[in-house]
Amino acid sequence: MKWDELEEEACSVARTIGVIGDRWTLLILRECFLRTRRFEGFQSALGITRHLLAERLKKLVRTGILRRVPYQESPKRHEYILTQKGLDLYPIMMAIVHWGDTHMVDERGRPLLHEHKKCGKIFNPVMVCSECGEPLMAKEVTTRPGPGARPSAAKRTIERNAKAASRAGAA
Amino acid sequence: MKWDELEEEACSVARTIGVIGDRWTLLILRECFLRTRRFEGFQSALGITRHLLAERLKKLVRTGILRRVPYQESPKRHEYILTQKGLDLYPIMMAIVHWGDTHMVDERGRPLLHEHKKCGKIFNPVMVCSECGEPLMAKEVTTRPGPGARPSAAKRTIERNAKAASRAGAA
DNA sequence: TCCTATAGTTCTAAAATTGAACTGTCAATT
DNA sequence: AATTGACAGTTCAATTTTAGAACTATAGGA
Repeated sequence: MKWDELEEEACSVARTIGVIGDRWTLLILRECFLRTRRFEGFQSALGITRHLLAERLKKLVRTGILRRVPYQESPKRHEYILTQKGLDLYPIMMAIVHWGDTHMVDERGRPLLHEHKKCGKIFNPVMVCSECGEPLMAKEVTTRPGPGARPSAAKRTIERNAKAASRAGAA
Repeated sequence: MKWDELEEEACSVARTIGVIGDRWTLLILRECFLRTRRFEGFQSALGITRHLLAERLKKLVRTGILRRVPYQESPKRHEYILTQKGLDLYPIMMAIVHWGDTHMVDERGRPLLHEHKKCGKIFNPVMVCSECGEPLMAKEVTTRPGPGARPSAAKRTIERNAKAASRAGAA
């Protein structure tokens, strides 16, 4: 599988990773959620090379995650703003933050706290089932092919593992 | 910022990305959640080079996300199983899947559906506030330094942006 | 004895990333 | 009028990573 093919895979993980699945892109997006909007801002916050930053920003604009908005004429300058599609990445960011808070903190504790304006409290993000509201656990979820399923890496995987399981069960 | 430094940043996003933030690692983890456990399974499902696969699996074991468990003697063979730390990545995976389902599907629809065993329904994952249970939106959250805060990329970012905002407000 | 399955390791070529310097526009300063 | 500084990039050589393919090793079975 090559990287250009990723976005065509019949797998939402693969497609998403094709767009945001590299380290600099994720860090750039972190900065976006921390309200950074300008080239120099990203560059100095991250220490990313200008070359790569320019490239990544272009890709994020091309994929509709950021919008390039002029903020002054002469010289023309632009800011990079999250679109709705970009804002929708928030749960991914928060899930990443929360895992880091849980498993990667040192003795000093978590570096950043999050306050929910609505309820005024410091919170953790919790992922729940849209239907019953219960917190989701990997073991309580099964997958099945959806309408867009077709022989893909993911589907082949499921079939192979099902087969292996039934062999193991029969033996 | 170099990659080895990422895990020392005072930012849970950076630390997490230091461990799981590359494309192959994320795809390997997808496979783990689809019940793949063996070297050949990962390799044939992903088309990753054996070289890189070996390296990534080693890193995932080293960071405590996978456990290398023997499943037969002579020749000694091992399976790679998610630890609890690894299972805790589930919300990240589901958030990624859900974003892909929302923004990257083609006309065929989503490739994979998820059923919650507890309630028996096909669901979407929703990220909510641990305190009030309301769905989280980026605009309804503010950040503040936690006990582990120190001058880091993320903190510098917040300060710089706050300053920029107050300048803009004053002008 | 040869073939297959499994889990890697080794090697070279190709691609991506780094680091540093350079370009261009305009405003403000000297 | 020339110089400096801020901003947003672009260019290029050197280094690092990744891809692709072949090779190693152990053991069971034909």
